[in-house]
Amino acid sequence: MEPFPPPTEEDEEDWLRPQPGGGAVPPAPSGHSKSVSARSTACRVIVHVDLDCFYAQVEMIRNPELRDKPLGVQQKYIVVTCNYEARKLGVKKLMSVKDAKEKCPQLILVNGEDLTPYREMSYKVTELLGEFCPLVERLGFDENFVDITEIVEKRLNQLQQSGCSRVCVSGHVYNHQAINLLDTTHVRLVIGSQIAEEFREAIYARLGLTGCAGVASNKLLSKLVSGTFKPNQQTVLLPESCQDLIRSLDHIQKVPGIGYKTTKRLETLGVRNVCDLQACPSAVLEKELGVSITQRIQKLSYGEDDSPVTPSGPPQSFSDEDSFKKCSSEVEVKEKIEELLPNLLDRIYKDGRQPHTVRLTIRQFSSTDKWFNRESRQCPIPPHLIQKFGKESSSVLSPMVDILMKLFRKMIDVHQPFHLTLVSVCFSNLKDLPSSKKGSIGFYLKQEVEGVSQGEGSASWNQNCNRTGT
DNA sequence: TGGGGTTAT
DNA sequence: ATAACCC
Repeated sequence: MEPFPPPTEEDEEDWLRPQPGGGAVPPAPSGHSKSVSARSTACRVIVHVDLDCFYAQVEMIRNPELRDKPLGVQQKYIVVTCNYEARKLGVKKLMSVKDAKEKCPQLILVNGEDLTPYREMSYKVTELLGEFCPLVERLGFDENFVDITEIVEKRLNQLQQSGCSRVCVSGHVYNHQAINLLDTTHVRLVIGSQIAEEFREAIYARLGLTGCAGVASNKLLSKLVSGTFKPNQQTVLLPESCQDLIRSLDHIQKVPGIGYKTTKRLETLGVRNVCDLQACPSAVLEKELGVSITQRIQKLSYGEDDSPVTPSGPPQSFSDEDSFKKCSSEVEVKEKIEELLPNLLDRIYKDGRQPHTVRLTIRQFSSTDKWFNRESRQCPIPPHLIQKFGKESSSVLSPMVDILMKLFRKMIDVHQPFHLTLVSVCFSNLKDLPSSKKGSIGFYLKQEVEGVSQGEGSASWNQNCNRTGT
């Protein structure tokens, strides 16, 4: 057996050969980080990391006694998620508490309406991934995409230089497809699987969380493949199995990016599964959905997705909401707002940025179509109030309640009867503190440590700059 | 169904 | 401001 693959037509497949110049270890090529763009055939390598039943895991860490018992996390009368002990006994995500208790009388429930512990742990995961690589995009609290193309290229170069001809896959290969080490795309994805394993090991070692990972050449496929082996496992997709994966989806709504509304409209056209969507003439789709959506979803139906992994950075908004059976007077609304605000103001204070917009959202009762009748009103926050966000005062509280009540009266005629089932407050349009007067002493200390190259708060959000304990 | 988030129009 | 999408 030859130690190195034979030459082939494509020079991309020469990667395993020793570099000209023999066994001496050459210095890293000066442009090594640019080698990706230099090679047109190099594929992106994307990892999708998906934590197992995230809220339940966080609760089990908070209270280890729950570890080996069936556990559900409850919000209002819904079990929003549960651990695998509970799943074995028939409990499903988003099951009503009533059904869950019927299925599983021993089920232990913890209230998960306050998302603070989950949010905190969620950002720890994103920050941990950010230590490996700057391109980390959050999706909800429990999923992250990481574009590891550059890391893969570096390791590929290292392998070339060491003359190593073998790489081993970590975890599953979708469809049990055979790996061809002469195919540089295969090799890149295999290296990606090793990095994904390192991600999961780090998340477990440092945070005690388990999860799945999917490795593929784009976000869509990495997400689809990450769910193929389910708790605490990982899977890599090789390009030849792409069609099998995407066609294994029985309904188009399983395609991320095709949601409820689009699915309904596609059903109108008789398009029910991925194959239908692939086969449907573009002109037919365009008439129903427009050209933009058509082009995007038809590419998705082939497993194509060129959307970049966009670093999420710090949150774009902070919101807090509460749902309830009934709220029908102005004073009740005010009470709800006063309940929501302190928590929100505290989160904003800890973030350190100042919001410039505030929004009030309500949901009015309606027996049919229970959850899409939300309305909102937003307005700029008056400059004198914005200033006060920088300091720890609660002097913002009552003026802010007044603003929110004005927004409320823009939506609801308080002289007519009304029936709300949800109130939500959202602060957005967050801006960094003006550089002229960045108050706290902690800020200056951190500035010195971070040096000059960080800019202001955009790249340094994950490096310790939250003012939790000043 | 909850209690969050994002981007596009 | 809403509508769509994601979890």
